[in-house]
Amino acid sequence: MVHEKPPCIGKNIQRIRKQQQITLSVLAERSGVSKAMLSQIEAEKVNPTVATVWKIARGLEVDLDTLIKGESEKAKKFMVTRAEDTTTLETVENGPHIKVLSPIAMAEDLEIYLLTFEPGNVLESTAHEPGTEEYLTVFKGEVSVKAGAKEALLKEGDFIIYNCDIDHTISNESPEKSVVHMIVRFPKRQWE
Amino acid sequence: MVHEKPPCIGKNIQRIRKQQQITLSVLAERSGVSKAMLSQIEAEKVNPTVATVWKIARGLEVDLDTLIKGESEKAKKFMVTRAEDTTTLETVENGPHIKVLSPIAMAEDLEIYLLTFEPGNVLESTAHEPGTEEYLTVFKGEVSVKAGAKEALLKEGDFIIYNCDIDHTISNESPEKSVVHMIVRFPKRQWE
DNA sequence: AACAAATATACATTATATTATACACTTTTA
DNA sequence: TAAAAGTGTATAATATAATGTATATTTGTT
Repeated sequence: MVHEKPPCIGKNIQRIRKQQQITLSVLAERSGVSKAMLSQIEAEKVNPTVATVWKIARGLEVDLDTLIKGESEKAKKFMVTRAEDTTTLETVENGPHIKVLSPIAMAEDLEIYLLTFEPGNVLESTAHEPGTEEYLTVFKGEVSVKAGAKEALLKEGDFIIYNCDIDHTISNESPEKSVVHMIVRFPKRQWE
Repeated sequence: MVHEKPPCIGKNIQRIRKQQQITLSVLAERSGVSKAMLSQIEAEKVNPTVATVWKIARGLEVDLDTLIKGESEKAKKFMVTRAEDTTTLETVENGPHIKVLSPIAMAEDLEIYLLTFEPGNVLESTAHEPGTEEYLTVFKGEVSVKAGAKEALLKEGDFIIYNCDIDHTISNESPEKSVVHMIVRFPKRQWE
């Protein structure tokens, strides 16, 4: 998401520094950034370079994007999606029955599905963008999972994580129906 | 995670700009940062301020931390956790049977569980840190979910999202066993 | 209340980011 | 082939970041 305003780094730094109960002098020593500069930054009087902010993040022992992004005040969520309201995806012939559990607005980097494979059903997927992962839970039956050159047979209660930025396939080669919970985790959006 | 080196913003900017097939002049126009500056940044010859990088992120229509963090070269994951190897958590008396599906190393902000509630079982939780969310899929039976003042009865196939940085409870008030898939999503780690 | 210590901010100076312009190189057009 | 256009880089001038030091403010001690 492209923000309308530059990040309030100074405020974020000050909040975290106070939470950690350290002074400007201590942070200056830990970070290698002068006390005067830290004061100016916290007061939003200067626009620091990225390297300077990186040094401060190191001194505070937080990730750089923690300083860049502040706490966002969000309304508490409580959203139910009823079974009969979930979106069903039609896949190719001989594909599984797919229900989309996660609403679009849930999280931009997570999608959650419920897949029902009749015997012989196959779900073939091409490579997604680099860094994408899938997490599968087998609720019922068994499925075979292939990603790249690797393959595994999963039974009820098994769990798997794999990168799906390579071609990958899920199939039910057993004589019984199988039900799989699938989470697709994308890396943060990089460009349109 | 605290990095050992400052981020290679210039390289990230250049990669994304080339992926979008735009020139330095075009990016200069879109971002409000001079063409010469962009050239120096991409060549890692200068250390830009955060505001300048923010302008470039806007011009590229990407999130700021996309520029700050590059693509991480990771080995492809393919990790199976067998049903019999999943960790079982003992909860309080009359609590559900909890299996931890996600290995610790999976993702620092996601935990995945399989919960089995016998009739009458209750899982009470206190508030987690701000921004934490839970996503539940009811695989079998039905459960009642309460978060703060809100409550819902979920049946098989239903899905729910809620903030769990408030007290919340999941209970099986039906005469049948119920099975729930639960994902806990934490906000990014901010400090120790 | 007075003083000392700790902490934060102000300011002059130095270092470097940022821009406008010129130049170099590559690609396209006539 | 030569010229024009497009693209990226170099450079000097200007603006601002960053520091060392001094000063102001706040907190703690007597």
